[in-house]
Amino acid sequence: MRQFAQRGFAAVSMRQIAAEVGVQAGALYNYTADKQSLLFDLMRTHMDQLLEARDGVEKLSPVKALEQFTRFHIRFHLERADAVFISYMELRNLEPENFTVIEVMRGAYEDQLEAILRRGVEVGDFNVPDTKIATLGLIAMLTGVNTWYRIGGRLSLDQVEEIYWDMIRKSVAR
Amino acid sequence: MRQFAQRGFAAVSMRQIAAEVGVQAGALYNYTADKQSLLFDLMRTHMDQLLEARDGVEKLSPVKALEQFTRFHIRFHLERADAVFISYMELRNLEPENFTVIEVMRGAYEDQLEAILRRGVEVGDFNVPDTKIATLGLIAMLTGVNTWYRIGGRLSLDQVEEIYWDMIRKSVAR
DNA sequence: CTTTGATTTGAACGTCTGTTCAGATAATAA
DNA sequence: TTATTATCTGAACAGACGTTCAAATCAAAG
Repeated sequence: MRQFAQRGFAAVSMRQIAAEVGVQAGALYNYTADKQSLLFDLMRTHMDQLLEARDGVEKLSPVKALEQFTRFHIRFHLERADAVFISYMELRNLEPENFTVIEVMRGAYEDQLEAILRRGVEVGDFNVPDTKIATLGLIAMLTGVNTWYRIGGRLSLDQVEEIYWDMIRKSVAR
Repeated sequence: MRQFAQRGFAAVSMRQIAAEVGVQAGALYNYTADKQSLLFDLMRTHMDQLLEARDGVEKLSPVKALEQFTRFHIRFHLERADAVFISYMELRNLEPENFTVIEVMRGAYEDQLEAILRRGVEVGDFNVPDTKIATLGLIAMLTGVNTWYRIGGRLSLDQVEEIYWDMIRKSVAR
């Protein structure tokens, strides 16, 4: 995972992966069918954890739910920087059927945010011209944190959450 | 450029590039020193065009300037989907000195948005807790359009601009 | 038509690629 | 201890990699 994240799926050889875990290349094939499965399993595990973490989330008011989603997304993704990076960057290296699986899972996650936005619009809490696009926009913004946030940097995780929640709350406001 | 965008720098061979332009691999070396320069030149050209396009942009009020930036960013990046994709995805395949060049140029572009936000805060038009992070957040959100927008899709470019401007305007509002 | 210079080919270079597999080694069970 | 199973090595496979370069081809100028 670390190698794929740092140098890219195509640029990392099975021999390099084997060396990193202290073994010869052939031994890897006791644990994975091929290199493609290695990538796919990494991604599917990541998406599984993402969806599982959102399972059974309490039903809150739209505003509270959006705040909860915002803080959750930032924390969850920052804690898994490598897996997140791979899951966004290496999609094109998935074989078609594997790609579809991941895409469906990602869609399920996005739908959770969109449901919040839609409910907020219905109730009159939010004013969003297009919930689908707002969803994609907000997720892109949130995931962007991964590209610049560094532990020990200028801002604490709490501060980052606060700043993003402020912007997001206003962006969907009436 | 198309090949790099679709399949990734590391996954595209010089022979494949040559085939796409109807020539043998050796002939490419009359036009590029090596594969790395090919990638770097693509990125630098893209960033050059980006900065050039922003050169001599009229000085507007913070709100108008932000609207102008929003619409510009969406249009400019959508028109160059391949170059944008490469410039974000293949940064790790740049040799260190080349990476630095691109990073500086990207920083210059981001500074333009941050200057608008800062001026808006000073004048009292905007309420932004942290202009640096707001800058990165907004750019991530805007560039995200590239991942889903398709010509002939549900929304016109004008509508997309409108939706994003609505969200961005509110996100920095007082 | 000949000369000059630019461009392209096609082969060659050493090295690396993912994957397989017989044989060696290690761990577990009887 | 021996038998059984799990794991690993190291070599081999056929092919692809980026890059170089002498020779062939092409285009323009005299």
